[in-house]
Order: sequence, then C-alpha cells, then structure tokens
Amino acid sequence: MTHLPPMPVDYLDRILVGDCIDSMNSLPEGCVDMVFADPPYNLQLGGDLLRPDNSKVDAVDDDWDKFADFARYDSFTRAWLAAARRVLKPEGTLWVIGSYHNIFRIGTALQDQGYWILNDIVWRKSNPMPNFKGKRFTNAHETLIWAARDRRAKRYTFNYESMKELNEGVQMRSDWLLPLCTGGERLKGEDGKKAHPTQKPESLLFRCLMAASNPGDTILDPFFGTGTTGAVARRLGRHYVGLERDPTYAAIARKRIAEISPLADEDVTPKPSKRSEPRVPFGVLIEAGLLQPGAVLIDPSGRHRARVRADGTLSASNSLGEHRGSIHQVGAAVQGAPACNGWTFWHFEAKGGRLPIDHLRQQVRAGL
Amino acid sequence: MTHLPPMPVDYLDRILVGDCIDSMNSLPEGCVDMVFADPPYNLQLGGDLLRPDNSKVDAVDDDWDKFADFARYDSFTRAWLAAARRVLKPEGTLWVIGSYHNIFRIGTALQDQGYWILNDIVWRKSNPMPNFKGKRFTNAHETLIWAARDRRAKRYTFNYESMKELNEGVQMRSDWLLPLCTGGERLKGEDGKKAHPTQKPESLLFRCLMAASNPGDTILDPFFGTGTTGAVARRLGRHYVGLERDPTYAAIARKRIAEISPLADEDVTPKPSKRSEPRVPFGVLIEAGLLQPGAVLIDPSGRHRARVRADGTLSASNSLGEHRGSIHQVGAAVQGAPACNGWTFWHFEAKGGRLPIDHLRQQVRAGL
DNA sequence: CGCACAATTGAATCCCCAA
DNA sequence: TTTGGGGATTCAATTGTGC
Repeated sequence: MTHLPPMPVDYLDRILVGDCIDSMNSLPEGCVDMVFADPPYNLQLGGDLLRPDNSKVDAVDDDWDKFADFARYDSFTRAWLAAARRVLKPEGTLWVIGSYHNIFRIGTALQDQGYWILNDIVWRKSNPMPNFKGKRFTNAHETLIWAARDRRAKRYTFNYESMKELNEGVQMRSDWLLPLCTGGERLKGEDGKKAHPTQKPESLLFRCLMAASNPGDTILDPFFGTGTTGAVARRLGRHYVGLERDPTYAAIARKRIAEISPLADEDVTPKPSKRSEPRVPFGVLIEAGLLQPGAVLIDPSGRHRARVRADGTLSASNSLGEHRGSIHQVGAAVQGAPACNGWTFWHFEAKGGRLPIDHLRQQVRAGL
Repeated sequence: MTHLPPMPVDYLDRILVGDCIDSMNSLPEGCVDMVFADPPYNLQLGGDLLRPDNSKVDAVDDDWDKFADFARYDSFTRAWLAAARRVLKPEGTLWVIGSYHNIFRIGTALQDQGYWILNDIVWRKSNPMPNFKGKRFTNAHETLIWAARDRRAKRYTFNYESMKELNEGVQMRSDWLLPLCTGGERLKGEDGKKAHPTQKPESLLFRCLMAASNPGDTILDPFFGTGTTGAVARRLGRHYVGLERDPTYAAIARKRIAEISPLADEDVTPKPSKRSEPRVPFGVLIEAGLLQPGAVLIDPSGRHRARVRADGTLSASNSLGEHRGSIHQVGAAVQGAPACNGWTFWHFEAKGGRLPIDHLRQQVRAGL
C-alpha cells in the first residue's frame, strides 16, 4: 500500500461549517477510515397530512430536502459520493442511509462510481409512524448501504465476532430492529420542539461503527446535522470529522459531543476474530507431542479415518481413492467436497470422548 | 377513462414461450391489472448479458468496463420495464423483487420511467443462508418494490383491510417475515435436484396478490420460471399470463398449475372497506323516523350539542359562533377543527346509553 | 407518590366522487 | 381541470395530567 497522509490534526474531532463537497475536497486523499452519510432523502411531499384525530403531521419540508427533479438530485448525489470516495482510504468503507425515495438512486450512483456493495441493511423501526389513510403498507423501515471503496478492497474492517456477540451468539443479519430516536435522546430546542427533523438513533450509529471501524479510526460524516455520528464516535474511541452546512446544527452538535465521556479502551475494542489469532500449522501439534505420528483421526460421523504423518500431513484411503495432503485437503478429498476445515472436521480420541483437533490448536495458542 | 381492450382470451391463463419483451409488445396496451416480475439478478439472458459478479470480468478497475456492464443490465431493465408499463392498465401496479446486486438499478429505472413507488417491501427470510466466510452481515432479506404506473394514479388496488386481518388486526408493515421456498413446495427434477435456482415461496406471491389485486384480475409475470405467480393466481381466482423463454421451465410450470384447485370465490374476495359501502344521506334517518326533527345530538365528551333540523342539517351554537350545515360541517365547526366525521362524532341518547348516529346508519343499510 | 388515562409524536411521496 | 364536500383513517412509546 502506498503511504497516505493522515487526517490533518486541525480537522480531527472538529465540525467544519460549509458545503460538504468543498470541505471534502480540501482534505487530503485517503485520510478517512469510514464514512457515514445521511443525505437529504428528496421526499417530494405533497400537501398537508392529517392524522385521524385531525392533528397535522410535522413533515420534513425543509429547503435542504427540495430538489427540482431526479436529475438535480442525481448530480448532487454523484458529486458528494465522488468526493467521499477520494478521501476514503483504499480499505475504507462507506455507509449511506435512505428511504425508497432516494436509496435506489444512491445505490446506482455508488455502483457506477466503482464502490462495491458489501451489504444492504434494513433498519426495521419498532415504532414507525403508521399509514394514516390506509392506502399503503406502513413504511416501517429505512435502508442502509454498506460499501467498500473498491471491488478489490478485501481487507476492509468487519468486526464479525463483535456483531455475533451483539446478536446473542449467532451471525448478525442484514435486518436490524431498532427504535426511533425519541424521548430523552431526541435533542430539543428552547421551545421544546425537535432540534433537527431527522435525528438518527445512537443505537444505529453504534452498530455501524462497532461493525466497521476500530478505536482510533477516523469517521467522516458529510451530513453531520446535530452530530449523532460524532457523539457515538467519541463514546467509542473513534475520531470524527463532521461537515455541516447549517451553523445552528453545528453549534448544537458541538455542545452535545462535548458532554460525551469516552468509554474505556478495553470496552470498545472489538472482540478479536479467529482470523487474527496466530496461525498454528498442524505440524506444530506433532512437534509439541500433542499428537503422535501414526495416530488415527476420525470425522464426527465416524465414516472417515486418516493417519497422521510425521511431516504434518495426513493419509487416507476410501472408495474415492488414496489421499495425502494437509488436514484440509484430505478432509475435502475423503468427502468428495470442494473444501473442508480440517481443524473442526478431524477428531481424536480423548479421555472424555472424541474431540476436534482444534482443541489441541487452542492448547498450543494458550502456550500449553 | 378511455376504453381499453381486455386481455385476448388466447393469452389468458397461458404461458408464452419466448422473449418477454417481444411477448409484451404483442399484447394490447393497458390489458393487465398487475405485474409481478422476478428478473434475473445476474443478467445471463442467453449468455448475452452481463453478470455483475462474473469471474470472467476479472479485476474490473476500468471505469469504462464497469459502465459497459451496468449499462447493458440497465438497458435490458429499462426495456422490459417500459414494455410492462405499456401493458399495465392506468390504475395497475407493478411488483419487482431483487437483491442489492440489481434492485437499485431497477428502482432508478422505474422512477425515471414515471412509475410511482408506493412502498419498498423487505422480505425477511426466516431461514437465510449464513455468511460462511464471516466477512459480511448475513444477507437475510430481499427487496420488493411496489409501484403504480403513474404518479397521478390514485385508484390502484390495495386491500388494506385484508392485509390488516392478515397481520392480527394492525396495519401490515413494509417488512415481511417469510420462510424460503423449501421442502415439499420446492419443485425438483427427476434427479432430485431443484428444478429452478430461484423459486420463490408461494406465501410471498400470496401476499402480493392478496394486497394488490382482486378476483378476476389479470396478473402478468414476464419472468415466469416455474410458475409460482401462476400457481398462486389460479388458487386465488386471478388470471395469469406467464412469459418464459425456457421451454423446460414453462413445461414444469404448466404441469404445476394444472394441479392447482382454485379456492372458492367467497374465500378469496378481499374484505370490503367502509369506503365501498353505499352512501346514506343523514336526512334518510329522519325520513325513516329513526331521528325526529328537534332531537338533540351530543358529542362523546359531552362538550358539544346540536339540534336536528327537518331538512337533514344540524344547528348549534357555542363560543365560536352559530353553526348550521351538515353533520360533518357542524361537527367540525363546533370544535374549530378542519374536518370531522359526523357519523362517529354525534351521538344520540338510547336506552342502553349514548350511541353514535352511525348506529342508525347501519340500521338503514341493513334495510330496517 | 403511584396509578390510570389522556395527549403527543415520528424522514409520509396517505381519499374520492361529483359538479 | 378545479373545487367542494362527504366521510374514512393510526401504532408504539413517551410525556403530561388528574386523582
């Protein structure tokens, strides 16, 4: 990887007031680990909407959400996406949130610019606003796109184990059930009214940042608003760079973030993935005396057997032929399968019963 | 509305083998009530079109190549969407299903052609395939777009009450939890292998057809495959027109659909909405002797009173002034509200207590 | 202070016929 | 095409009020 300059210190953990495209273009190339963007949705609302009790829905009618047509919205979208891509590190990722009004246009623009979509994520709202007139399904979700800067960027950050822990031990899915930002979390003005019409819940940002960044990383948010991204970044020990056009929002965000206490390092460091644990060649188990050459390994079903050789390979034979090679190769060969994880496939006889050889690998890692 | 020719009888409940765009163009304009489309996610029509993750397009780092691939998918998408729009009735709706690989391009194309998105729907899979490599979130959903032919088409079919019933009495949301098509429902070939790689569950089509069509309607599916749309349409008393380029799939679909028994009419007719009930002028209650001129009506809170006049109007006075007019107008006026449903607002004194005048309207409708 | 009930609110492309 | 008017339409969660 070529050396890239870091984020200049005078941008770090700051909010820049101004046009986000200009601001991004003033940053050096490749200085950001992750982008989180909550752009205008281009809602195209018509007249007022009344609830059955005749109260008026407080709609998002701000000027910043108004675009003359799809062409204008698209050119705006493509401009900020391109600027964001320039400041992203090669292995950085981008999150964008939107609704059906705009998300298809954003996804198309992303793909056209070379971003590589990793997932689309559905934020299922536990308490959405109903459809008052009974003319459609309750619009109960929004969509996030998570994309790598580049198709070839394979080493993006994804804290798989942390997500699994958050999801009670099973893989985190692409549909997340989270409540709206209401109650005490919702920022209010002096008049008691909401400070920003579209403030996102911190739980949503928490999950995005935990999944796709590490402590010390720099997160850029080009549509900072009242600073949810900055608040969560600070709490989780990440740096942020906030871009916001409206100085009123920026001031609210500054005050909000200043009141956040970062969590302790050890609490925000992602659970290490198995992949990052030190590699242990199978032969080391033999060298360490945990397995003897000539020992017989067996698969969980008891259908397949293989013999341990001193060089750290296995040999086996069955109706498919004679097999010799690594624990993975022989595991695959005896099953006629394209691939096999030998560490969990092959078992040895222990006192307490049959155990996977991965058990022995863990002993090596523990230094036994 | 201009008169439109119906679907020709020789197309009805048939499968046309051939290119779906050609087939649609051979149909008259505006002859279809609903389209359900499950287009190729990866584009390999006749091996002529791209697949975004095709290994042959190795290391696509050339912007022009990327554009060329997506451009071909887009032109295919725009061609079939335009053909579908032509055969849709003005008040017809279209469903498309896709994944993050293609749905953004489809949504953009839809909007560009003038379709008006009504909802995006998330099919949450209760049993998705896990992410084996642990590099992404489990891809646990697919996305459907439901769109009207036109922004101005307000009278599209949406069986709100039926959906509400299906969802235990609360509005159906935009996220649907349904299992994959497996087990006995999954069509298998002689070799025991699945007959079609992307067969959709009938439950998914059931919900789309129940929501957005009526018995007797004609449903067009331009990517018919093994005929899930046809099977559900036949069971629910809808007509289908299936377009499929592969004669093998078409044959499987024909056999499958022939074995379906349509349900009884009364079982597939949507629950009627109140809007569809006959209108009863308030004055009819007076003519029928259910209310006497001079009777006093009262609102549920007891704050407002009005007097019934012989011509079917009400009169009332309060701090806001003197009010005279329809039950709705006077109800709104006494409250200072923008609107009011007089039938549920105004009550009369009955033996068992206070009852809404809607109770009397129901007696009229029942012919008492 | 607790409990019951009422009021408020959230990124919303939200009615429909007849004159 | 526009206007007027009948009358149909809401879920979950939090906050405020009254007893």
